[in-house]
Amino acid sequence: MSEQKVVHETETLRIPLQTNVFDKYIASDAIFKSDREMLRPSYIPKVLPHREKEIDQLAAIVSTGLRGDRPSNVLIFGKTGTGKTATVKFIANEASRVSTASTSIDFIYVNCCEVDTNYSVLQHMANKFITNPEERAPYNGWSIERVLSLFKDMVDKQKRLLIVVLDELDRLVYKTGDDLLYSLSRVNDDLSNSKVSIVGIANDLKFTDFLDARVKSRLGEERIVFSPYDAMELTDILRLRADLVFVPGALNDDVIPLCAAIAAQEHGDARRALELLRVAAESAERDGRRSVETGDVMRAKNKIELDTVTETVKTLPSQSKMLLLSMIIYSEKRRIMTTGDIYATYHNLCNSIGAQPLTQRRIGDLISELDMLGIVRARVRSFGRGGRTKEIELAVPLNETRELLVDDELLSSYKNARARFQTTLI
DNA sequence: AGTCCACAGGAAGGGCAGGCGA
DNA sequence: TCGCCTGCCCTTCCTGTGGACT
Repeated sequence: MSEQKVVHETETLRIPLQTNVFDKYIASDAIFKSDREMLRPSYIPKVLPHREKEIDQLAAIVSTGLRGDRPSNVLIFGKTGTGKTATVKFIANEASRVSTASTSIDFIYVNCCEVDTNYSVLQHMANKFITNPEERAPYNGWSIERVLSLFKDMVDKQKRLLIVVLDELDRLVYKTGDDLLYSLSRVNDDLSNSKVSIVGIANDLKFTDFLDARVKSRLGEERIVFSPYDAMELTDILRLRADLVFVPGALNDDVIPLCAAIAAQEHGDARRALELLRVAAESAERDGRRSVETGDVMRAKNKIELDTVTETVKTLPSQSKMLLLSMIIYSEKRRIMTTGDIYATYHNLCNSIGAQPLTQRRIGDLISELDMLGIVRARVRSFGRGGRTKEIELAVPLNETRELLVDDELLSSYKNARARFQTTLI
């Protein structure tokens, strides 16, 4: 009987001719006509619209190097996605095009978000010139002076002009102080054959307040400020990029203005605008449609926001995850909480799952870190005799974040302890 | 004007990990 | 193996703070 049924089902199943699950995605070229990598921030276009003035300023400074002199050190300021890095990389490309054997400039690019200690920045820079693995500076174990000395030796051997680009420099200064900048600003004193200039890129204009006066004057010989793009400028940037990447007619007329408007509201971030456009187009492509609509942009906006939260929360250290879970638990009682409220809840949570709690001092720092990451909004407030504390509010979707945390291996025991814990909370 | 509260946040230092050279 | 290096996470101790209360 069962055998007959199997035969019957097999006969009624209409097996498609398609031979591979990827076929329909690979075959589809209704939207993208070329490499979608052109919509990523890492792509440096041949033209940078609305940055002509800044390009000209930087070119004038760098051109000194092409005449054999050391260019001035430069500090570049501007918010995320205002084209700072793209402009510097664009200038580096242009400089290499016009370089000759006698007048060439080497650029070393260091992202101080990825390479975020004084030691690792120097190690990264020194190793750029070393091909033999045995001669390279190790990831740690050497004194900073030794790595600096290796860097100077290697640079001097090159007998050329070097421009060190330190991207996200403000983060490095906030984290480790200005010792590295002090050393780098004096590096030319010890070089006889080569010259070094520094280009610092920062989001925060105020970071120079944290610099020693000598470092500040040496480093900030020239300053360039990148203002945020407005919606019209973002529209131009997107149109230019869209012409390269999309099939004509693949974008609804309102798509680019909408992406530009959303990004303009968020401090004129061109990266954000490009990401919105790319994610919206990929969403339409996955649905098998031939055009991108405004609905795709709104879906892309929500997806990017949720993805960002998910990625940030997933990569938090375990104690920060417990702290965040404590905030979520407490916020079921009250939306706005204080450091004291959260610490009491966190302490109970630790006890209920058998974890060792940190001190309140440390938790204060972790709350500040969550604030920096945009997971919570915190502000210091005084309640008079009620004391001075931080008022904290969650800035992430509650339910989604709770699910992420409870699914975490480290907090899985919370599921079992939850009932027990909630009675102690009351 | 002085007191009080509930922290904020700086400074110093301990402990540990990972790596190197002697 | 030992001493030294850096980086990281954390604690302890301390002073500072703003506004309500006395």
